[in-house]
Amino acid sequence: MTLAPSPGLSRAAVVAAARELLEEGDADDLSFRGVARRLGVTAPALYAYVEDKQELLAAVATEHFEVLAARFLAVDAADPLDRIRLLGRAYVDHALASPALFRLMFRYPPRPTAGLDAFPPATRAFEMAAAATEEAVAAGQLRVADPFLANLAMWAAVHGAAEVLLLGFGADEAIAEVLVDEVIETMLAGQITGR
Amino acid sequence: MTLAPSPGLSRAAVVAAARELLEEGDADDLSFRGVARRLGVTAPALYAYVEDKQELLAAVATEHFEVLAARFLAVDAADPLDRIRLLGRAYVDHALASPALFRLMFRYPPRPTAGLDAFPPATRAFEMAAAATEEAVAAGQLRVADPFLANLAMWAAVHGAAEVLLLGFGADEAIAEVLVDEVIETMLAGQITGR
DNA sequence: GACTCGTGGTGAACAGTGTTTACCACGAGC
DNA sequence: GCTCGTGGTAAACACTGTTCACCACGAGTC
Repeated sequence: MTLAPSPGLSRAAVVAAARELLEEGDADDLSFRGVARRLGVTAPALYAYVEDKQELLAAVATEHFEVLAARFLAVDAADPLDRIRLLGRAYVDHALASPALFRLMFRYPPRPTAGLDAFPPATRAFEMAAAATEEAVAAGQLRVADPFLANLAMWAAVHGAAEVLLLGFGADEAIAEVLVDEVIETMLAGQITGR
Repeated sequence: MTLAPSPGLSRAAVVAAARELLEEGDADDLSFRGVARRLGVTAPALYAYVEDKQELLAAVATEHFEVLAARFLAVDAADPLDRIRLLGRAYVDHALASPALFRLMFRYPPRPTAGLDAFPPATRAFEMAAAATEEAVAAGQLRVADPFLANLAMWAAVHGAAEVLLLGFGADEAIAEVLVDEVIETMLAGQITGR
């Protein structure tokens, strides 16, 4: 075996390899051995850096939650309502950018056991959205009884739009553009009225 | 070629066995051989009734779409708006009743390739919701530009609520009751305004 | 330099998977 | 009594995730 400058194999490299494979293919086709092959190494070697396949996938999912948070950070709008709109579109863009990774986020969610606090990487993005909602409420732009619930509902609606697009309706490019806006604007309009 | 009801296997029995296994466990734990075992038969025997594992799961998914349609059929409300509310809750109930089957519906969706028309079992449920929306529009209860788009957005929002609850927030029973109503009422309020 | 030793990997093996192939028991039709 | 097709089985193939025994090799110490 030619001992070329060994890749040095780190946990980050393993997670990155898994992420790359998921970006190119389906989640069902991802194999632990395949990740090892991409790294030019045999499968048992990975167990030094990763507990097992599940934990590896969970790490990829967590990483992708932070990619979402980064996307959210790039959103910049003074008006809270506009920020909500942009955050929603960023969420859907994130989903459409790599469907396999997006689905993975929720197939191996980072410990969804004990409420929102046990959801740390997800919370970062969630709280950015919550902040926009609360700001809009404070500014009198939205009239909602429970800002937390309103934000959760907004997330659910946007998440649903992303899933629907991932289901194949996104093939029609026109719908992809229009559906997320329809969902967001309708939700905002419903909250502006205060019911 | 005749449908001789032999004491042995049938396609329906195979699909039913797979469904039962999915009702009790996770989708990742379902194995083709496991389905055969439950039927007291070896795995190759199933290939007489089912193309492969994917096609079997797709059949289970299709069947579960019809369960949803049946649930929708049971909804009876004179007021279109009330019908929309009940349909939404029925959808979420359907999801929470057996999460593995609900997720399967969209993991192996019945041919999501060519728009809605190629989605026959799904369309049945979808069209029942669309009918309610159109009725509400005709009655002047909702003011929407594009009823189809509005209904799609409504589905997306309710679907998202179901997914969010399945993600673990449903553990808090209170949220399960409240979130779906929040989403539906907000969407309705947004459509009532007509923006 | 020779000797130990832990680090970071290999190869083989185990149990299980989806799927294909070859085979066979058995009941119906002539 | 003979075919013959139907409906199943057993064995095998190529995978999978995971564990175990082993070993090459660089560093540390005498």
